[in-house]
Amino acid sequence: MKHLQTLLLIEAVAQAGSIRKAAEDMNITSSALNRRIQGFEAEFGAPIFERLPRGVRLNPAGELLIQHIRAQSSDLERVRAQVADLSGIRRGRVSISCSQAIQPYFMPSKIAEYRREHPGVTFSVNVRDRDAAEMELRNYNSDLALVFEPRHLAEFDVIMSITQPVYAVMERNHPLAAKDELRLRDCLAYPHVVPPPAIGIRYLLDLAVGRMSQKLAPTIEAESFEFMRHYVQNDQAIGFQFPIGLNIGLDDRLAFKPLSVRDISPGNLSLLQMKGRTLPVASARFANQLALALADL
Amino acid sequence: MKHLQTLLLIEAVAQAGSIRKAAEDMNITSSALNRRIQGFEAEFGAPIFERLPRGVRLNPAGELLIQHIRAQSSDLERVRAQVADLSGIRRGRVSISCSQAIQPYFMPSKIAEYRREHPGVTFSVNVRDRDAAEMELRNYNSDLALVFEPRHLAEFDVIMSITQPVYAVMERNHPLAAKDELRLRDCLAYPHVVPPPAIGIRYLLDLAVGRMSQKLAPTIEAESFEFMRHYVQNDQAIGFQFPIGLNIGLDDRLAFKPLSVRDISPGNLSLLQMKGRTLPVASARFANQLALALADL
DNA sequence: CTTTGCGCTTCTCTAAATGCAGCGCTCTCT
DNA sequence: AGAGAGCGCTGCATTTAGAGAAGCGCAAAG
Repeated sequence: MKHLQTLLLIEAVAQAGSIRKAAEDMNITSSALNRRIQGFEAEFGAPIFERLPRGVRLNPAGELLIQHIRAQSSDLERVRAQVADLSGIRRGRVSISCSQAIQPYFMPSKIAEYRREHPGVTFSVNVRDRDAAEMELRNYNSDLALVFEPRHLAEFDVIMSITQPVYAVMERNHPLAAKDELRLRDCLAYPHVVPPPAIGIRYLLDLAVGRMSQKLAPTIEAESFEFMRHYVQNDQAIGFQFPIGLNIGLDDRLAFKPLSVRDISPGNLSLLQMKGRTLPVASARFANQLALALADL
Repeated sequence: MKHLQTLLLIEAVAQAGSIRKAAEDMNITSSALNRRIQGFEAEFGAPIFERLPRGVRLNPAGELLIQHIRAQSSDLERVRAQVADLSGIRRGRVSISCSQAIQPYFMPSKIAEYRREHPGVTFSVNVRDRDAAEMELRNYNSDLALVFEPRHLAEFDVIMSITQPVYAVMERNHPLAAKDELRLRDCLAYPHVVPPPAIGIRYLLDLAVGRMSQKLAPTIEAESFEFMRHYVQNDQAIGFQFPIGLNIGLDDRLAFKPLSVRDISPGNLSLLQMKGRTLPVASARFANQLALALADL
């Protein structure tokens, strides 16, 4: 869109950290870009970049402005989607960031279900830890985020929120697999595989272990739940996961047992959007469907 | 702001109902304006105006767009105010629509109080009935609305809400002035002055009278509460007003007596803003102060 | 049946934005 | 210490996007 051109250039400069680099990215000369920025700052009434010897950086005013720019261009997208919607075409793109646990079973089935009704809608799914997911919302890179244990709830609107207990994952004939409910200390007696600290489930584990005035001594710290699933089949090890990330009852090689909520508090799974933002139709509808599905869990 | 030029022109056309008129308003030629609109429609991907023989009118897509334009330019204003704010200057303009009852005593004192701390902030106060006030919010013409009996609460964020009983207003030695609390039917036995149906207090009166399966037979229907105050001194007539619009205890010629809540439900006074909107700093602070003041009533 | 007011088009021109080359500066690396 | 690289910024020639003037066709109003 032509009228956003200058704003997009500003964003590109903020991104690139230098006018010349951004100019190259946007296929114009640095002098033209430079003067557009100066012109904008003049009519805006305040500089928005700090000039550094090696380039430029947004100053606080610029930070405020860039936020406006992102909100604004994403809102224009929303309007266009809505216009397309009222001319009968159901299309659009839903972008969502989610925790790793959501990815293998839950999200694919929900997306498939949605696309059965709205085949024109495309999706962009990113797996992010809770901090990164929130950053995506803030940047308007994602419309939605479905994450465990979000941090800065005040900055976002919570569309839906449920809790899920932590499950232990182990080989089917592991000694602990006989019990219905496990104690955390029993699990920790075996080698255990935990995700890095940025992940929600690790946060809960650290909290719980802290309360027991023990320390977590992870045999293996691994990002990938897929890795964990396979590893526990070898070493009599214990892994941890939320039930939404498990195909309970469908895996004949692994056993999934809930941990006692006395030991470890259940994880809070929240569907978030940027505070006060009006989502594009497609995203809003998908959020709605997700909220219903979560309520049924 | 240059980059909004086209958008503002579109708004002007929507306003004027014709390209030529709008062109005159904006001091350009109609041909230039015409081409800008066509250019915009082309890159937007859909027409936004219906072409009529006597001019143009927004189509549904245009309605959506104009909403975006208003939100967008008011948000840019907010950013600029915030930038000014962080360079230490407290300035800005607070625009508020309010019911008539708010205007004589409450609003002036609250504005004076606010301006004692922030002398750089200016105000724009419009008296509007509840429908018109809501329209002002929707158009982003007002940041805030303080009205009795708002209608479409779902479209707005309610910052604060209180109730106030309806008072009868009469001459000091009116027969009814002796009682502490009045019944509605007693008041209606005298000539009465009521505002037109668009006003909140009239709405409550109509409701109450409807429940009594009587009909309102207003001696005088008058917009102005000022007129009402003076009229009741002549004709042994009864007027109606909320206490926030009365200088109770300071008027030696009039008596103010509450109506029984059994007869007429108290008025709901709500401080509203457009849903999901981030207000400029000055307006947000003033809203905060108003909310506190309302809580103390 | 003329008149009026409208959106839209064509042509010409001007003012604003662009590209090019180069300046002065700071930091880095030899 | 000196050369070089990378940066923001500026003067000047050039391009281009946008503005104005005039006029066409059309439909409702008088």
